[in-house]
Amino acid sequence: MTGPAIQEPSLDEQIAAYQREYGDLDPQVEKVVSALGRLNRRMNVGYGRQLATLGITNAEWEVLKTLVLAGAPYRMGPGELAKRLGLTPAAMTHRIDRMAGEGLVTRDRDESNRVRVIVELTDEGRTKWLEAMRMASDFEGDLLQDLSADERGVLGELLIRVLRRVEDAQPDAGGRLSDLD
Amino acid sequence: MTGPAIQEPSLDEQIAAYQREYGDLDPQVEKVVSALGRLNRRMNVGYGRQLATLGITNAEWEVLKTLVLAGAPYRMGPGELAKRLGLTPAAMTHRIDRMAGEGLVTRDRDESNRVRVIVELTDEGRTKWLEAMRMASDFEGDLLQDLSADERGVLGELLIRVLRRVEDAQPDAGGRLSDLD
DNA sequence: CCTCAAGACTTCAACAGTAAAGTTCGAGGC
DNA sequence: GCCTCGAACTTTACTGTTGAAGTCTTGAGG
Repeated sequence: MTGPAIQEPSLDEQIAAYQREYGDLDPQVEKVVSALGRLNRRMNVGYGRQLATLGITNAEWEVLKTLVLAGAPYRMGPGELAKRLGLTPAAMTHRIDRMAGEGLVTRDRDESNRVRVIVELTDEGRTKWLEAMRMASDFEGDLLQDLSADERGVLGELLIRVLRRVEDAQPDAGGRLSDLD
Repeated sequence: MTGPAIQEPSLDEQIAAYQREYGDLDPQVEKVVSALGRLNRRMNVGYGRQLATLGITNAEWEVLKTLVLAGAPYRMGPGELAKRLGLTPAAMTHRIDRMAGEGLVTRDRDESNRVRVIVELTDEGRTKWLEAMRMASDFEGDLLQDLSADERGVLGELLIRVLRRVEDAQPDAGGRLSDLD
């Protein structure tokens, strides 16, 4: 699970190199974009490590989160889950297989409409979610430790403004997670 | 390449749902973290779409960028490339196979030390990189359109401060990209 | 009823990635 | 000068995902 170290130049070196190779670059924009990318990567590494101590993967956590967000009784069809996570239904089938095998969810046909399937969080799944949530909160709080409350607020607002712009341009967010690496 | 639409609740709805299910949540922290995650996802979707018009994938673009950043004559061994991209050498072998087949890079044994392999950007590869770079710059500039120069600066600085904190905690960034979805 | 189109998964084949074993070459001991 | 060790890939087996084809159920017409 844990892998080889990633070695990359410092952010400043990287931006300097881009300017050397591509004169038109706006360093201010590049700074924001590169920092965003790296930060996200590091965060995901952090989540992955913590989740591993609970014996679950990032992928499984995504499913747990989605089911919990739906609210009690924490049920959803595979198709709906796939849409929210940006996966194909085929991938969802396999992921649910695994998670059902691990006891995190159950998978049953809907008796009132036997075409549908209902995935439901088990107590164990909910417990895992809660443990993961606590870890994630601690990690996230720690992440923003160096920022004052005001700065956190500003950061959040700026990010949301940028986010709104992309979401308007990409109303559907077509494409899957795998396009994202 | 383009896939199913991703459907997720609005950020505010999502945060409200988390607070309902997990009382201890700090909404300010969650706002920053969720916005970061979503923004990164949307950006990668955006890159993926633009790159697709050039006939290259996000994965291939990463390799092109890394070779260009190395500077002329744009050469690097597969092992070094793997380290910078956070992939296993095995994955790099395969990726280079494809890219060599498409004419984006060449792969040759180093005649002075025949254990080593040299991957070198072709002219076509460099051209693709340049085209991709132009598209990326446009996209990134557009992304930050709604922010003033001052705001962009603030955003960059705040992100870098957070990034520094994670990088100190994770000096090596152990783990690979695939932990990241 | 009967059929049959549409919807909701599931199955299948191919592909990209990881981990671990295998290969090849270069450098030191003896 | 051989032998072994280590470094740098490559190969192999397996996992997870995609896209396309297949299965099963429901519901609307005839």
